[in-house]
Amino acid sequence: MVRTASFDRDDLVTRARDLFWRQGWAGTSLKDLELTLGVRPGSFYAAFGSKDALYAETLDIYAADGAKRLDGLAKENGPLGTLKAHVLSFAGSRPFGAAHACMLVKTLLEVQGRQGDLAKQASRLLEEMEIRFAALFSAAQIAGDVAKHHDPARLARRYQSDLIGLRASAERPDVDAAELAREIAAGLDALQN
Amino acid sequence: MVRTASFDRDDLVTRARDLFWRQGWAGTSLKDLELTLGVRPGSFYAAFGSKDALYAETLDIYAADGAKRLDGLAKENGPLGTLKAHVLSFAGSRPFGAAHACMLVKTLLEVQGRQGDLAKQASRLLEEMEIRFAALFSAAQIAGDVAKHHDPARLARRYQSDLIGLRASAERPDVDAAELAREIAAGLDALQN
DNA sequence: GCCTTGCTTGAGCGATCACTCAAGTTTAAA
DNA sequence: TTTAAACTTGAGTGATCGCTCAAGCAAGGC
Repeated sequence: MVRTASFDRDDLVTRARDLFWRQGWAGTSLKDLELTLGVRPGSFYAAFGSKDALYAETLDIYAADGAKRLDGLAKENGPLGTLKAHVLSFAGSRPFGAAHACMLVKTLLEVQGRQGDLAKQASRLLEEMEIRFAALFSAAQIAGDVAKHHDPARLARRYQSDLIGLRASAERPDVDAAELAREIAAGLDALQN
Repeated sequence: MVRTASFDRDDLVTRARDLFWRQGWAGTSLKDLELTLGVRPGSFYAAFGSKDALYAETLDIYAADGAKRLDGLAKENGPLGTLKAHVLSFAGSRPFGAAHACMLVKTLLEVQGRQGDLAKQASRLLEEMEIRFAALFSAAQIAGDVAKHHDPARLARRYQSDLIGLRASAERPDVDAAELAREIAAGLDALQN
């Protein structure tokens, strides 16, 4: 190799993720990406292949970051505490100017029926996240924080649905997301009986 | 007037709503609208002004239809029964090939920050729907189905959030929306104490 | 120094975007 | 039957879409 790329590819993917997250698939043009990433068309296509391919990559790192965040919380909390902390983490102000709503959900809702592959990918990643939630609920049962008669998979599905509702609601200017998050977290405590 | 339009304007707006609902704002081109509505560009702009203006109209009729549906349920049910029936109505198969997810939410998530006016309109319409929910919760308190210590506005906000989560989840191919809807409806019964 | 390799550049591709408007057609009143 | 008002038509506007590629340039090996 005689010449290396002048940019940090991972950094570019992260910046692209934030742009896609905020503006959506169709709402983000190549011009937007070129300006945000500081890259000319030729380099863009050499590095990422296509807009679709880059979007798919950003979905993957988005989901991986989410999983990492959950793992981080799990180190400082018990299983139910992790789930509660995760909900409450969506109560504050939004970081990086990124959107509150889940990027996977935004993707799913936007591209359903048009970009089938992206929709399937988003569904799959949501499913994977739900499996992590189910594992935490299962661990919470063993720890005695959740009554045995509950089905962890069902709890995880409901929890995921609650998160989706919370995070979408947080995009509304007149909704107190923190209050909503506290209510959902309080609901988790009620699973003990 | 010497010549009347050859189409039923209301019918066109309804068809446009279903198209926008499914494909979103950016995902629906004027070509799509022309094909679906059977109208040439000239007539389109004479009748609706612009793509934005038509979208705004479809949001309004979407919200009005939702309110009408709720009123219909209220004629056959008590206040809490209406809220339960409303949740459960999103459990079945989707009509007209329309999307399960709420069009107001899809709009809000898609156009946040780009089409400020449409986002504000969607927020406002969601707020109006929430006020109707709050009125039903308030009536349910008077009827004795909901304990007095609950705040109807908070219940309505949570209910709205649950609905958003349910309807977005229903877009996922691997989610049993009916089960989720029954759980949410069951949660409403728990408000008696 | 030169050569080779490979990233960067940016003009420009055809297609599509939302939209316009002059010309043609239809209708009801006169 | 004529006339004028209103609707329909569709070619065409400039802008932007995602994307390509030939030419230019930078950096190790020799």
